[in-house]
Amino acid sequence: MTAQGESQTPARRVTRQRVALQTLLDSTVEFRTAHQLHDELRAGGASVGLATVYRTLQSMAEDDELDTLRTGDGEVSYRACAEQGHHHHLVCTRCGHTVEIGGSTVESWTNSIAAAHGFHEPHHELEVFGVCDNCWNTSAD
Amino acid sequence: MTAQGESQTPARRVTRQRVALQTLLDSTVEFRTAHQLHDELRAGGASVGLATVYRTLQSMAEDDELDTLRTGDGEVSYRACAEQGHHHHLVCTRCGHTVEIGGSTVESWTNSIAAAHGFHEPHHELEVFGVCDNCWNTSAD
DNA sequence: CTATATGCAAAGTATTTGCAACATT
DNA sequence: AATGTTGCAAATACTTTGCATATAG
Repeated sequence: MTAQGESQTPARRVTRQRVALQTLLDSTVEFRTAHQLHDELRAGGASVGLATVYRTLQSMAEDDELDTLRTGDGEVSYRACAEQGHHHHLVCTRCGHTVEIGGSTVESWTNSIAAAHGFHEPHHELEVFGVCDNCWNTSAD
Repeated sequence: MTAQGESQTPARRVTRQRVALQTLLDSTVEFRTAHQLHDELRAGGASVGLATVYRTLQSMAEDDELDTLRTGDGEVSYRACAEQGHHHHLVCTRCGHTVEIGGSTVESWTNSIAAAHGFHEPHHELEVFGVCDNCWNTSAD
């Protein structure tokens, strides 16, 4: 066996499309849907099949290499993880600008709420939305 | 003009299907997807078109007569509102049992976080998941 | 060479919409 | 009678899957 240690991942072939997607994600700050990423890849010349984009994003997300976020429309958005561990997002509903936030406040609050109701293994999903200052000034409400 | 006051709602006809749906919702404690409700209506003899179920649920939700919740699968679930105002849910991932929770803690926390980052008109989505005590005891992890 | 990855198109879900028939008001 | 409502089917939108082909290892 190779000197790889305990990684049991069967195989992870470094294909052109995987590299292209990884590179794109690394250079992207905001969340992007599979479709958006697919379009951007195409625009960048490195066309990748839509199905491949979906499959790759999924596997990356499973390996915690990506953050996922479900939009209000029910679409899933992905972004390269910038922060380790559990955290949430503050998303601008106009431009999509995102700030990662992580607060022990909510963590402990949800944990105690769950405990108070006899719930075990609590976890939660939280996203905060709003209009960032820039967009706010651009077009006053 | 009628003596209706300021309600600008054009008209809200009391149809058989609306009543059926309302009744079903009133007697349902947990969240249900449009499909589930549609099936239950059919099972109960009061068949209602799926499109109508969707349309009616949507309008009820818009009028804050229903709570909505997006499942991990991207499906939308509805439930008759038991509590007024903004609140969240504690959902059992095994049986679906739900507890409504409302915490000023999170509200103020998200508001200050948003403000700290220059975000305006903040709002948020939060759901807490876990295994309720009953399910927990039924099949120890 | 062999197993995994890709691409395309077809299949699946969940939800919306067009439109003629219909029922509440 | 007039307008909101319903049902059905077709249309959308997002995502998944089957399968033959290409390719990393």
